[in-house]
Amino acid sequence: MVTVNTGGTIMPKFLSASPPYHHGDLRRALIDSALALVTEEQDWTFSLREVARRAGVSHNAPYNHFPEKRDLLDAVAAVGFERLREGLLATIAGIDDMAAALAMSGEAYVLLGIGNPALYRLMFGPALSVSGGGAQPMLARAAGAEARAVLQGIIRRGAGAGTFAVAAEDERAIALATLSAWSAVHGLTMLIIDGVAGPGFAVEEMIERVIGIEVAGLRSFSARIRRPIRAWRRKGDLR
Amino acid sequence: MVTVNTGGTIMPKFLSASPPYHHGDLRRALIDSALALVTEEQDWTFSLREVARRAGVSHNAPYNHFPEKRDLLDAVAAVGFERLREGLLATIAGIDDMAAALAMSGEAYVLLGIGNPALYRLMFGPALSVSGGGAQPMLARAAGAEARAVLQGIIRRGAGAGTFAVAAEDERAIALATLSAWSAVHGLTMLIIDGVAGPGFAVEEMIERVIGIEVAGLRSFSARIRRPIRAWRRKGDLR
DNA sequence: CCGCCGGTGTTGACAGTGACCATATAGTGG
DNA sequence: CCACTATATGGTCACTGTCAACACCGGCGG
Repeated sequence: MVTVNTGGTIMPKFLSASPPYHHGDLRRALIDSALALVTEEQDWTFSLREVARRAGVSHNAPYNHFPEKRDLLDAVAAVGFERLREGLLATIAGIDDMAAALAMSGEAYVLLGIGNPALYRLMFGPALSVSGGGAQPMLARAAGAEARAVLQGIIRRGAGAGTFAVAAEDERAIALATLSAWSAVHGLTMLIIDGVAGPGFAVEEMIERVIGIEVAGLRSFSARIRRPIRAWRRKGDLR
Repeated sequence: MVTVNTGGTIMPKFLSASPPYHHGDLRRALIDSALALVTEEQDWTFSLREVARRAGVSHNAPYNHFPEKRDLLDAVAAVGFERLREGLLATIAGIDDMAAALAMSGEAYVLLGIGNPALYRLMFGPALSVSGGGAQPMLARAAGAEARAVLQGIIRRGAGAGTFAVAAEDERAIALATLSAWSAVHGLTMLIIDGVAGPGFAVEEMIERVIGIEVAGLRSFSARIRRPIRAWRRKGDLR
């Protein structure tokens, strides 16, 4: 469990990555300020100096806690993933039918995402994450894995109960089914945020239909229907 | 059909948005340079001055063709969508089974996307596109709609042939089914680009499974299986 | 044929930025 | 009590996006 902890209260020193000296807890103050800026301006092109200004410190103070601006954004993204995870967990609490849980959590996922578009965008790729040469967004990566685990848990339980056409003991199959569900909700969220989904459809309508098709696919998907793309291919390989 | 036209040859003057005067065709040269920079650096934080340098003009020349840097990026994104559209069309040419066409085009979509991650990212949201206050990325938006139309055509034909469980005469249902397919491939592409899909899975494996589930969902989805999220909901609304 | 004119490219300038350096300060361990 | 080190500060640099004023040049009306 990754703890970025942007909550309001002061934590015990031994839990804080960098104990408060002069400012109190500048690291958290910076994350809070940056998060507020992302939310207000719906953008993360604000300057690091602006963040410092908001936190009431000099323009160079942030560099004591974050080597680069990228690292601060990474921490903000991690907070976003933690909130997402908590939202998902709260939504599925007490639901036993895993198809229902998947549908509900999927809806919550999309609603949480479009509730703060810039933050959601920031969570995925403060830069070209994967092969970005230098430092990677480790915090966001870890927090994202935690959020993903919620979805994976639903799929796993649903596989065990026979709700989804996935072999319960095959962890790879479960991971792939999770990827499928995540792709659906992530893609839908992004398309809505980008304003290319619809227009002319209510958000609820789009969510319901996309998730409905996804659940139907997970239920019916099996060796019976599954036909590799390979079998459909007629000409040579692409490219 | 939107024509951004970054092809190499010189076009007749009456087709060019801004006929060549001093430079030849600076507008296209700028787009080409920017596209090359996006591809090389896998990032679009390069400076407008760098683009101008590459095109061999002064640092302010670009402003005669693009009011802001954002507008140049918009044009680059539009080129990306045109390439995507052409790739999809080439892939499905001659395929009659619309399930196969959807699977093949979906595979091509993802491969094209991850083939140039930064460009794909740029295509969706040079900034927070929709409510970004000022000017919108009109070129990319239009070109994106053209690419989307390819997918929609597949769904429509498949609905007509009874391949997909969608009423062929219901354009809204077709649009929503298209949204579902688009969400799946878009989401998968983004997750792979971000490096959060997998790891431990081959790209082909992920594509095959995600698209397989999507196709299965589109085939089986119907009033029989479709159960509104509303019906699953027990507690009050989210949030 | 000429001179004007507007689209095109250039030079110069400005405020603001990310990142580095040396320096000051304030808790902490010895 | 004192050094030590993490923390914060001010100064600086190259660079950026954008604006304004100026130079170029090809097509147009006369």
